[in-house]
Amino acid sequence: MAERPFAAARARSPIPDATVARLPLYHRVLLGLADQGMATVSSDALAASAGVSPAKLRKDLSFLGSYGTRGVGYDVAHLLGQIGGELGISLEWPVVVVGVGHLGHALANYGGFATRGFRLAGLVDADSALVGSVVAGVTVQPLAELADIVRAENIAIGVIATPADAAQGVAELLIDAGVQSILNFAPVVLAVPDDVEVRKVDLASELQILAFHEQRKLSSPLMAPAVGDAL
Amino acid sequence: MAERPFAAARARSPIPDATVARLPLYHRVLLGLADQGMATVSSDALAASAGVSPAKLRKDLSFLGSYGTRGVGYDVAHLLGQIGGELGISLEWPVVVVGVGHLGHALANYGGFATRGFRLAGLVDADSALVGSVVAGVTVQPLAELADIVRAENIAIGVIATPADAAQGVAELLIDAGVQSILNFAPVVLAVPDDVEVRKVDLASELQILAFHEQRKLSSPLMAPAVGDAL
DNA sequence: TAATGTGAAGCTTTTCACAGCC
DNA sequence: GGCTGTGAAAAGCTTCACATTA
Repeated sequence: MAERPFAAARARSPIPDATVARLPLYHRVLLGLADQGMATVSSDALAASAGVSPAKLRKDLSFLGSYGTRGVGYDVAHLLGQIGGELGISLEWPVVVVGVGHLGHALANYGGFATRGFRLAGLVDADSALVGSVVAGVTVQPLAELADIVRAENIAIGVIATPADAAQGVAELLIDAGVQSILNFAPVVLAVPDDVEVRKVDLASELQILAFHEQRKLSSPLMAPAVGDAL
Repeated sequence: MAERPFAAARARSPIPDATVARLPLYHRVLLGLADQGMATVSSDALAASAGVSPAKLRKDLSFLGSYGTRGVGYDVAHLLGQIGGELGISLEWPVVVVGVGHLGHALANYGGFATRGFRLAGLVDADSALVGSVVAGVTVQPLAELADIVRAENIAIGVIATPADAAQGVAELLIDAGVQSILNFAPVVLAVPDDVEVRKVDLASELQILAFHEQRKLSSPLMAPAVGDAL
């Protein structure tokens, strides 16, 4: 790897996944600094605001290019533009949310949607009692319409907020309609082709990871008594 | 590493973070297999269900102990018990959710709460119009009560589902009251002491990571034309 | 024979530390 | 003098491949 076959037109070297996962964070923090009127920022200051180490931040940014000025720091507006460009924020990505339960409602009403380059282009639910209602300014449509919506709106990203047992079927509908990126909130492992990217968010898993660490604290020899255990 | 200094009483060697993060997944998949009446399962089959490689699964489980039988596989019930034990599922962790907007509602009504070892022990909001209302069977209490609730219910895990600008203040209230584990849904970096564990879930970041990869596809030489770009 | 458990190899990510530039 | 950009070292994670055991 990293052999750079023939350096085709667009072949900037690939950005590591770990770095990509932090770009939205940097972008958000920079937005805040820009709001405060800060014109330049050092890697130390930016790293502190983002909660990462300065070395990690500099390494991450170095994969995008050399956008800093030695002895000075980074130009906030310019760096915002560069990271925004990588993230495709200049475009407006149409997104469809499938499942309009409590979570679907929350997602549809999520404020950061529009400001971060996304547009709620469709809202779909299998429950006919919900179909036709308007949520966050969008009319809920039946599941049967999903494929048409995806094609009509040129949707590239689908969000699954259904119960677990409906998620795989919805994923297949999305993929058949051409969606290649899925954000899955249902607690199931989706089976998808290799060219489809799935990211998952699982509340229960996050809580259980926290509980694991809490439990370690309880059973460690250094502390335990005071706590007294729930249940 | 793996040097085992003096093997003190409780000193099982530390489980890698990457492994811990997958234990909830394994636990959930095993629950499904147990439901189907499966008594034993091979690493290949379990790995396939969990969407990980068999080698990774075996390595992960080996950190917990040697719970498999060569030539046979793993006893589903026994393995469930072991992983559940690590995750503290036998206990019932009381959790407080701060912020009862759309997302807070969704979290409060989340079904997997009880079945995975958690109990919604408190619901708090700064908006006096919400205080007193009942959500998911729990009465919403004012922010001023937060510390008392944490202490009265012996809460170890706090969930922040407030707007971004309220999150840091809520985190400080939680920490002052003794909470050491926080799940943060607000799009801000929380500043917390070293002994407090924070996990964060950020919808916008997840979407932006997907958008990054979509954008790479668009600009790759192998494909681009057909799509035709939103906006 | 079948499938686990695990050293060792390979890869990715993070950290270090300093040369290079403003 | 100050701060970035980056090779190199260290740490962490995944995969390999096979000895081991039921």
